[in-house]
Amino acid sequence: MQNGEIAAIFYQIADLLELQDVPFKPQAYRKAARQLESMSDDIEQVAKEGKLEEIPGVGKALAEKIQEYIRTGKIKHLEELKKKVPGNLDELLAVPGLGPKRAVILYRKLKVDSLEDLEKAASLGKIRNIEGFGEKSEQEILKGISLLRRGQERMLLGVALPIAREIAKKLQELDEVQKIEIGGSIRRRAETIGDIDLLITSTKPQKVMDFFTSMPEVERTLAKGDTKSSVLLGNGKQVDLRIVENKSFGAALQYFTGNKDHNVKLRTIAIKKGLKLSEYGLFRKNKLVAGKTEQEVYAALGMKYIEPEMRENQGEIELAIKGNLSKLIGYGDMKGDFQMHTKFSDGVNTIKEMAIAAKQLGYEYIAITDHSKSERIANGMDEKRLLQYVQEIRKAEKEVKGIRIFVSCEVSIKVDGSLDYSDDILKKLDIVSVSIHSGFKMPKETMTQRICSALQNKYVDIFNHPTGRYINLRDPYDFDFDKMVETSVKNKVHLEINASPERLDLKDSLIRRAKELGAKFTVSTDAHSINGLVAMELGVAMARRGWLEKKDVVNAHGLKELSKFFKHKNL
DNA sequence: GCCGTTTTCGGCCCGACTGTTTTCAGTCG
Repeated sequence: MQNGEIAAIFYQIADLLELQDVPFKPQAYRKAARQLESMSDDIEQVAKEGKLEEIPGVGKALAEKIQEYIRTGKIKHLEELKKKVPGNLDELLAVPGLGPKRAVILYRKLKVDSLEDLEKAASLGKIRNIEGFGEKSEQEILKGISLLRRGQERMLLGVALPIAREIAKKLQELDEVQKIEIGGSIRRRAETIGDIDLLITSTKPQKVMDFFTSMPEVERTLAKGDTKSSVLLGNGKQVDLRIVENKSFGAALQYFTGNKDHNVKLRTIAIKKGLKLSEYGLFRKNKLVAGKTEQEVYAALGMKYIEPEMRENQGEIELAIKGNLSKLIGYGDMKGDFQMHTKFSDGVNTIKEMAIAAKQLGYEYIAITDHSKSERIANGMDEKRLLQYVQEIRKAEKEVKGIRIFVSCEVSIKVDGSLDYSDDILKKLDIVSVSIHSGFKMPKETMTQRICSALQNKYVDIFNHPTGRYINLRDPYDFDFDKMVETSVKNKVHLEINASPERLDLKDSLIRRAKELGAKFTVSTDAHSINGLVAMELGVAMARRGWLEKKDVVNAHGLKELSKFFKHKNL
């Protein structure tokens, strides 16, 4: 998929245009870029079908540029813009607090055209004397640069969510705080999080702000007002706190949940109805029409309530207006977990310990999936140990009682597409799941064949972490996604949504794509200890972001219904 | 550069905070 590459170019074009003070075009480029990043279709495919201009935010000019990139691998317009803008001036826009206007002033006055130059100029005290700047802005620029270098990467959802909950809990304990909600991309359960947004109602905002800005984990206060404050934590991450009145809480929560494009569209719809939507409510003239709850706001705009995980302007608003939104799978719907490891390979707990922990979570069943023999580094099991493992699981099931424990295995797909165990071994397992663990850098064709040939083995039930990516660390291996999904549908192989925080694989857009192609899914934690089992929440979040319903997810079904999802099996 | 059941031209979401200012522009979300 070239979606991301083209989006990156559009973002850069937007920056370069902004530096030249071109109005409106930057927003247009950015809107298109965001759309490309989050859409589920392969841009090359969309282009082939001649449907580029159907993408919201893409018109004639951008469609041509996308075509140009697919054809030539570059966009001439970008090269031309680069010639007009000196050096790496666009780097400067990444410095918090420094925008296009002042970046250009710095270039004109000091010939600063890179991050390095900027840092030098600021530390030599050259910036404070320029009109429009002062000593304070010079310091802000220096801090901004070091911040940029330190914490540029977005946090994993699995990291941000507990931090946000911890801070929210502290604030909740204050007498002055009435309602509190976590907003922003965390509430939408995006896979990575830029900063943490909190929303509060309070009668004494100043006291709350005082507490907030002086919490021990706060390293620096960026802004402090009656309704809005921002702080930086020791890990370099920003937390924004907003305080509103009770009558505006729903409108504010809606607003601060986003995403941006979803909100812009809602506001446009409001305007067409003669209304005005802001974080303070939905207004007709100056009269508040709705605002206390989100439900009220969506209803007043003439649509069904939209779950936060869907708010990405990917067609959900249109569906909500027609009343055709699907009912998303719920966080409490999971009845079991199909992937976890024990001491038999690279896990830290025993089979029994995992089973007891899973039972406490209310599950009806789990599958133990220790590694197959080629995973030597993960203590993969040879055939002899595998037999011992089977017995051990059967024994644990009798001892723990009240939870079904399936004998399964995470079987590696070898480089030639064959599996790590023979069919004679595979047929002894209750459930067979397969994974790519090596040979990631194959050409697309070969990798596609390798995967598809494994999925055609008649004993295979689940394809684990199908793209192999690690968020921020490792890109997916290159393969034909649609072909893989088609093969898995044909062979009744389910696609795993791996819930471990650093994987979240499949990701949201691919889940949607796979669902369109008829796939069924499992959501599993890949836990390597009893603590890892709680990651299920993140997997369900991804399923919801992929618009899945309960019926799409195999392990949202009880033990009794399970057999119908598996081929030739009586579970 | 995009978009349209008020428009194919003339709009483009709305508001808070900060620093450098004597009333506001720039930046951010």
